[in-house]
Amino acid sequence: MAGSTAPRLKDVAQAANVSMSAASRILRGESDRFGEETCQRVLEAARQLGWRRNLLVNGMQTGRTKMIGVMIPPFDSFWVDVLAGIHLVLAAADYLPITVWVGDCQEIPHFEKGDEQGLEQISRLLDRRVDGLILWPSFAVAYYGHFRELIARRVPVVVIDHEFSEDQIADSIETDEQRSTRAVAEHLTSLGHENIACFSSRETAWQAWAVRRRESFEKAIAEIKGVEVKSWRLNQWGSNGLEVAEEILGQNPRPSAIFTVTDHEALYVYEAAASLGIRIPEDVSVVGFADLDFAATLQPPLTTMRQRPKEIGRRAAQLVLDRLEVSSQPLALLAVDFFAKLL
Amino acid sequence: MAGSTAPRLKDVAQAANVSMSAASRILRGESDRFGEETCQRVLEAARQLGWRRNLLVNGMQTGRTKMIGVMIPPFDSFWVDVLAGIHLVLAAADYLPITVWVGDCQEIPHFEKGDEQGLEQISRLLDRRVDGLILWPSFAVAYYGHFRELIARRVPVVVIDHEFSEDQIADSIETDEQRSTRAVAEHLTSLGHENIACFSSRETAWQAWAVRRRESFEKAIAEIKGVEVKSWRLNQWGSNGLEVAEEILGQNPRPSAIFTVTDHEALYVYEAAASLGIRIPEDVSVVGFADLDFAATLQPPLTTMRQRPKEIGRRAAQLVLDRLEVSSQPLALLAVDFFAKLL
DNA sequence: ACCGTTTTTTCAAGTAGTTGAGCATATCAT
DNA sequence: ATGATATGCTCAACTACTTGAAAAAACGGT
Repeated sequence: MAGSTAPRLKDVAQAANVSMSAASRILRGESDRFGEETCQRVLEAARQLGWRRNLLVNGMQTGRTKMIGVMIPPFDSFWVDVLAGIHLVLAAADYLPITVWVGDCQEIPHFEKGDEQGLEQISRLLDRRVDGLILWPSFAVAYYGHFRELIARRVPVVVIDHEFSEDQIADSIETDEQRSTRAVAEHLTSLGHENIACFSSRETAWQAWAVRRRESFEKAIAEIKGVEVKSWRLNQWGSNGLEVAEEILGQNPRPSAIFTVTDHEALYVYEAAASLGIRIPEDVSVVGFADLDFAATLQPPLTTMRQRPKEIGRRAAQLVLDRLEVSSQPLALLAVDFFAKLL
Repeated sequence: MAGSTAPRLKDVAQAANVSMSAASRILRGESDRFGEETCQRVLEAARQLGWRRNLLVNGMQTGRTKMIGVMIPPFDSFWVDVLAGIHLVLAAADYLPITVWVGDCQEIPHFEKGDEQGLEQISRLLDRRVDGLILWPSFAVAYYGHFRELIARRVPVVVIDHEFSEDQIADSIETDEQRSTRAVAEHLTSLGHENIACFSSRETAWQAWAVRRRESFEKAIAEIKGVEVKSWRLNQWGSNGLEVAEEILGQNPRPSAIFTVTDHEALYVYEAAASLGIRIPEDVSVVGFADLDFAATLQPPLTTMRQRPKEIGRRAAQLVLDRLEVSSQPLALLAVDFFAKLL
């Protein structure tokens, strides 16, 4: 029926026999300035032709595209949930998130080489003139330069789980490591554990949270029990998980409890324990962190720190939107605490 | 340093002391038509000002936004993988997927009420003039009307896992149910099973695949062994999984093998079996379908039909891009077979 | 019939670029 | 010196729409 292009406002105006300006105004809701009958004619014509607003043009004119860029690592269920929260809030405000993945989509727990690839991705977002950006700390660190550009243009940037205080450049949403690791520490010590190990992730520059989480945990245990936690970590490529787990379990005396900074490391412990014939939780307690969806399907179910990722996403999105509304003023650092709850 | 808006081409042209047309041409790579020195001047000015292309304008002018809409149900790891494939291919072509979620993001296995909400979402995509659409069958059925609009505009639409043959309206990527369920059937019969149950999903209009999968499986078993498969299914809300599983396991005689049309249903069987003291796989074999990531963490690991979701995503993306290139011609139905492989 | 309002509608100048056609200037053959 | 080409660059129209300002039409009062 129709030709090959989308109907334009011009077509609608022609069909209704009014000027484009009239059509534009009526379709945007300024109908009170026009005659009843004219309005009907325009509305009807638009309906008939199947006209719809063109946000590209709107974006060009107002500088607002109603799109928010989101940069996250290849998904695990934590990020899926964060994303769900973001989608929910943005959709309600007629915004749309555009998500780019940085890192190796091939193998999930592996996103090293993102540096220039990430630059490309961030460019794709900026080329489309997103109104704001939500991102994950590693990118915040890696693409700091790009941030300056954004700040200059007053594009709000919200960083999840990272502190950027030195420079007041981005808003920040973060997990309260102190509070939540303390909760884990209290949980474990209240069960009587004294020989406790900590299994950290890779501790690269952009995984500062891992360091913070491990250190907070060590500190909490020291404060409560006065004992020292022995800590391990993954190597730079995250490839030695199983070996580390075996080493921890092979200690003499064997730790009676292990805290892993994410659920990913807990998996290694489970696997190593199974192959060594060590029972969980009878022989050793394992507490993870993050509440990934596989936590519940493990045998026995993994005790894990819930991070409420959807709530994090929601807040991040709300924060960008707020910033957009006041679209102005120096962006102050605003760290939101997340109350983490032990399962 | 900079003002509050992004640098415009006009600024670059002014700084380099050439016309906008010259600047535009040079920055788009037509530098051979200009003097060496002029090119340098323009390039340098652009770099200094931090100018970047504006795809909004490009989109307006060419009708191509380099964005592809993606409508999928709230994620489980199957869809995450599909999405990974889509991202990979699109990014390589300098395209960006814009993903909208339809359905209830609150509770994962629950996406009933999407009907008008989905309409809103699809509108958000069309308002932004996406160049193409990749979507999941339920939407294809629910928003059929919108499709006509897209087809009239020659916007390519690729439907994943759904046949749309009556109307040659969309391309289609699908799992080859016949081949894959036959593989499952052969696997089970070769193990000697004769009393086989099938546990289907909800079989609503937009879950036609569930029906196809169940029926293909029943047919395959009938053809190979000449025995009838007894089938169950979830109720309309998907809320009675555990009860169904218990009912299946409570049959007398108890089936020696259960095929579940997705891994989700398999979970219920695992849970029910655990509570009834029935061992897997000693007492009953369970075969799932989809290769969700929790399949491997179950005890014992779930035997499942691998659907290679990333490959599906890749192909879907490639298909849209191909269609865009020839941007023309009646969109023929192109069903891609996926070879499913038994783990 | 004419003036002052009010209502309804249009003009024209933006938004940020792209692009076919054309105009100078320089180079070369005659 | 003249005409033909080639080189280097610019004009102006176009994309689809928005919006402040102004014009046209309608209406009321005298």
